[in-house]
Amino acid sequence: MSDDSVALNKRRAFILATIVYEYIETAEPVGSHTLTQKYRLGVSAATIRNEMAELEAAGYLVQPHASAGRVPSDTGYRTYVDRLMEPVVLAVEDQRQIRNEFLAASRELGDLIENATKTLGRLTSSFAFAVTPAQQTAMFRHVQLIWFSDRAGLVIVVTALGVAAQRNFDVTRAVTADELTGLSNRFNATFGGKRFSEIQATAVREVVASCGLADELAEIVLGALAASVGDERTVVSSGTQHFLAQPEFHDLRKLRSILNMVEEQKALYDFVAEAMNTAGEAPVVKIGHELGDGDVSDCSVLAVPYRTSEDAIGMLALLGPRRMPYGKLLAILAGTANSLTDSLGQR
Amino acid sequence: MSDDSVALNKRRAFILATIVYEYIETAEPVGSHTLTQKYRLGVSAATIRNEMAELEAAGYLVQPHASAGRVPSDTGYRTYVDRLMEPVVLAVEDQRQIRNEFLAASRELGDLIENATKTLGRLTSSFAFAVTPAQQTAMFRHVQLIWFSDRAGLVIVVTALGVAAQRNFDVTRAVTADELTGLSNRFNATFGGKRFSEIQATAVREVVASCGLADELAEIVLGALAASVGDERTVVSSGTQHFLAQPEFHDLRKLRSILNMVEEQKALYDFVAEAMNTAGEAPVVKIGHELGDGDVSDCSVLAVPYRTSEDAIGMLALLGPRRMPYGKLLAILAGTANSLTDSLGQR
DNA sequence: CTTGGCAGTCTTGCCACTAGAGTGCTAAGA
DNA sequence: TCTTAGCACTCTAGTGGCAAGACTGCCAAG
Repeated sequence: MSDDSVALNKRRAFILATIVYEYIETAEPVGSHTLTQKYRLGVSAATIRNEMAELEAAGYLVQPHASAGRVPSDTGYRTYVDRLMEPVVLAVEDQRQIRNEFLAASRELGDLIENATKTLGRLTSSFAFAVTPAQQTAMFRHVQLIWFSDRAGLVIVVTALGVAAQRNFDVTRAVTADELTGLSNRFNATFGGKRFSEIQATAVREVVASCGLADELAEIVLGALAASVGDERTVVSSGTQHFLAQPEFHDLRKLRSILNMVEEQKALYDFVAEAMNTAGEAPVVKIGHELGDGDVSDCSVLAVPYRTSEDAIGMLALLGPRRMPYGKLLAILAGTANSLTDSLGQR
Repeated sequence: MSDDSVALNKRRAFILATIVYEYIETAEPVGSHTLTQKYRLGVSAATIRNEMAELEAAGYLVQPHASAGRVPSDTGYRTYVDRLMEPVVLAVEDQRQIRNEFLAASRELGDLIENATKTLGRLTSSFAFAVTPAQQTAMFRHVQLIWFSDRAGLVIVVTALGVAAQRNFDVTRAVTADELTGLSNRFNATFGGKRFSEIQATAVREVVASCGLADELAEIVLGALAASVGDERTVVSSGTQHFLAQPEFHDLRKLRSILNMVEEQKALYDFVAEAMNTAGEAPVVKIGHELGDGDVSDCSVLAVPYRTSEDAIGMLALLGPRRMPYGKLLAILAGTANSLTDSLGQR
């Protein structure tokens, strides 16, 4: 760590990159001998050994046990991703294939996101997930109170993204269908096109009062509005079975812990939450312990943002073993997110 | 199979039941010796051996290999479930615990079903899933056309179960917000409270025409109505990680095939689809090869129907290893489905 | 019909052993 | 000063043999 930039001279960097590359391919610790055999390094195995010892001392590599080859550490992967890896450019053919996946699909937000997640999982043979965009920045479009009976109904709040909230309600004072329709129309005339943040609770109560209706209806509508802007992001995921193909998850205890995390969804959301708020267009890469301690530290997460036509931001992401083909996956991920953004923009 | 009822005399039935019971508990093939030691059978191990040989010949038991104990066959489990097992009655305490799970929850259909599935998964330590009720039998409640721009909008169809369909639309002839609102009101006045089957396409077109609007709007509404009654059942599931705890799924190939099936959802739906249509209140039990060939034949499915306030039927189900505690799981499953039906009725 | 005894079979765990992969160190050469 | 060949050493993974244990099936006696 001390003389970092000095320690990582050109040759060491190349050796490190080759080790990471080879380990990603084979999942086996990489030894000096195999390295000289499979790659043109121009030096002997003994030299590689010396360099490997240096790289290990500097924290880029670790040795699972004394007579084994080397494996990249978190730092090793991080250096590889940030500085050594050459970016993969998606072939035109692959690009087109991704776009085709979006053609036949429905135009609904939820369907598009689910479709993107499935496509991504399939193309990468990895576990893929998406965090849906928050409604916060969206424009209020429409509220509709629907009459079911004298004392019960349904309230729906719509944003440009679609139905943002629906909830059944009861009232203590009887209402008619016409009263609810009238109230809905008044709301929409008053608040249509405003941002949620611009809708005052007092204004909502006034509208209800001016229609001669009980205040409880105002509370119902306010509740539904609050639910719409509430952080109602959901997580969509696909491809759990891909974990099983990875040797690092053949340990059942680990696998269980990962599956549990995936099912809870909260952890997945947390991985990308920070990135979503500070997000530029840059992909997010979290490697090993950067995700937390415990069994997740064998994993990495790649994530890129996508945008709706109203600039609401969601994240499309991959979760896999730390030993993942970062370049290729980042390319496919970015390609899919672009196509998703395009599809969402065209709606 | 020939002298079935003769072959399964009282003692043999008891021995079979005990073997099934013991195997469900231990997951180890049951031998004559362990059987006499752990249970009061009143006869010696040698006698048990003779009876076991008969039971195997009659197809109730199988032997994994020559020097191993016996394991129940599909027929063995089937006989156990249908004729030998004593039904488990849920303790009042457990009943109350299940009910409590539903108290704090939201009253929305989707939330209730998801909550029931999670609760069921947790209580049984098994994989649980639910098939949502179809809208077909539901009453049409409301249709709303929402104006986004001159040429674009959103149409929403509502049934008593909530929002049944929403889709964005474009129109070639410009419309105003008022026109869409007016049309919505006309639709609701005309069709409100009818069943979907009673709504004629020609009537929809007439309403649109009588408002002086383009026929394309009629097609849009008809499309949304069709989507609402379409067999839009979905499958909600919970507890994938419980598979990993079962020794029968420690084989990764098998596990993968099961996880894959679970993610596809279609297979889960198929397991209970038939039962859903012919359904009485009776629980459905499918054992091993009754589910199909391949890796599912190591599994069993338990399913019971639940009902909404409008008598739409969904299924609540468990999928686990064939070696599952049928009595206990059936009791918890039935209890949860009852609570779910109650909660849905009270909405 | 039941039962104890016995021979036979198959699995499982253990141990020792070997082959192989890989390392670090040293000393010689460039 | 850097590189390299050689060597001794370490650790793992795989193999074969062996003994223990768990069952069964069969037989003959009760």
